[in-house]
Amino acid sequence: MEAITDMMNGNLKLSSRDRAVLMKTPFLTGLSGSSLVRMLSAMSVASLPNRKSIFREGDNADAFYCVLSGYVRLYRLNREGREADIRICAPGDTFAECQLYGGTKYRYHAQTAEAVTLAKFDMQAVRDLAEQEKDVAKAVMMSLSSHLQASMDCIANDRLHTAPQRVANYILNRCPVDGGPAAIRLPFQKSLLAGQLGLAPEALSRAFSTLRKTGVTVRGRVIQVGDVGALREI
Amino acid sequence: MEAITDMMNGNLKLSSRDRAVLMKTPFLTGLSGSSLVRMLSAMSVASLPNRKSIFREGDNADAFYCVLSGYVRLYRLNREGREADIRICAPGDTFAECQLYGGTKYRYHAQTAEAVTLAKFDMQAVRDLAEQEKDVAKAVMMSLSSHLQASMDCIANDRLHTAPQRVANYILNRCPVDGGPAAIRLPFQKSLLAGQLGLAPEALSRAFSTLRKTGVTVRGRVIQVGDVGALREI
DNA sequence: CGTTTCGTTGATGAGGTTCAAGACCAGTGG
DNA sequence: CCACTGGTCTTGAACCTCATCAACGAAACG
Repeated sequence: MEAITDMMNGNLKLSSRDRAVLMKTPFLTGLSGSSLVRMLSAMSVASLPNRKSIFREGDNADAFYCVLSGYVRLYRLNREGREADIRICAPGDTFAECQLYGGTKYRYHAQTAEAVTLAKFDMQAVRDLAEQEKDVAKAVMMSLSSHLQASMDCIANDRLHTAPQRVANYILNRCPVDGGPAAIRLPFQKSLLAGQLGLAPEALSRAFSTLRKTGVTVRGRVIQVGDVGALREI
Repeated sequence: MEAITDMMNGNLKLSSRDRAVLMKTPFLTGLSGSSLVRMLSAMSVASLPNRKSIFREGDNADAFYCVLSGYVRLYRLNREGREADIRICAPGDTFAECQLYGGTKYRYHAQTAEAVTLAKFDMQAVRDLAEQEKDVAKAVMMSLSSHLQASMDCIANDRLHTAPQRVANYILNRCPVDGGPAAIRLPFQKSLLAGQLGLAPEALSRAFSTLRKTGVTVRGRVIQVGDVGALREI
């Protein structure tokens, strides 16, 4: 434990906030001390400004990442250059770890959607580590499982629900679960939320205004819900 | 090796065709002899008729499956009962293995889309095995990785491409890669393909007729492509 | 050979995208 | 204190794609 905090204070120069996020990652909780140390020594930390590319589709996949602060967009382009978001990664999220056992090239672009700090893990080092340490392999499996389930949710959501329904789902997923009134604050720009839900920004805006008659009011990033139960009926 | 074939001929009563498929599964290739034996002993084989439910959303996830012959649909329902396919599983595909480390309940329905034979793996047994045997853990990671990548492809595909483009993609993905003429045979009904691509059957039909002017002709399950290169320009 | 399922085609409408214009807001500098 | 600016968000209008419904033709199947 001494070694771990030394490491993080020393060559990795983590802020205490970033360190807390890092240790709460599903990826690192549940690791034994020795695995954790080896994991951290395969890691480096970087800070990036907004709108900065992290990697591009087709690049050699030699690292995967964990978001410590800010948000990251994973997306792909079509021939005409239109982009579609595949996933929005929040603090604590890991991305591109599917490349550990899934091919040598990234299959999509990754770009910061805010000022971001990232933990970068050397792919080959973690691959080796996962072969040796069962708890690392387990962490990988848990991460992959949850991402796979989230992706399947996303496919079903896209195919089953209209824009207002997707927005309602999003709100309900981060609301206290009871039936009364509630309020949440968006953690990022609406245009980013639109992308996450597979919508154009205009469509998100219209979805919000459709939800007004269900008791949803939006001002800036604050969303107020009159009755969570009513929203669930959408 | 003796033990393995004995096992498969004996209590598992596998046809030689099914056995070949089973052994070529990404899930089982690469396993050591002892892991393979233990894996097979956590497995049973079942045959099901068309349109039969394998499990339902919300059921206790106590097994995952490998398709040996036929096709399986994974789908989810919305409130009004409309169904959306999440994945179509072909012979050799594994499904629901994301439940090994991803929650105790199935998150979607699984149903046969033809007469099907399945290998059924006891979830807890494989979970235990994955904790002990590195090659099993690796097989799980590889399977999860490839499914995650396929799911992300699907999301991007849905969000970026129109119906004719999705169909063109589908055709190109199972065509010889050069530029000349080619022909493929659909392995299943068109309505199933429509679901896989996130389309209504009518939309698939119209997409095919749109592609006629690009040199694609469809008769029954046979699709002929005049020029693969031209199709790639869609 | 009838019955049933599957696939195609047409007509219509809902839901989203796109483009263009304007509202709002915070920050900047006169 | 106000005008200007750049970015974000909203609103309107036109268009497009696809789902839906209904009808029909074509296979598949007993």
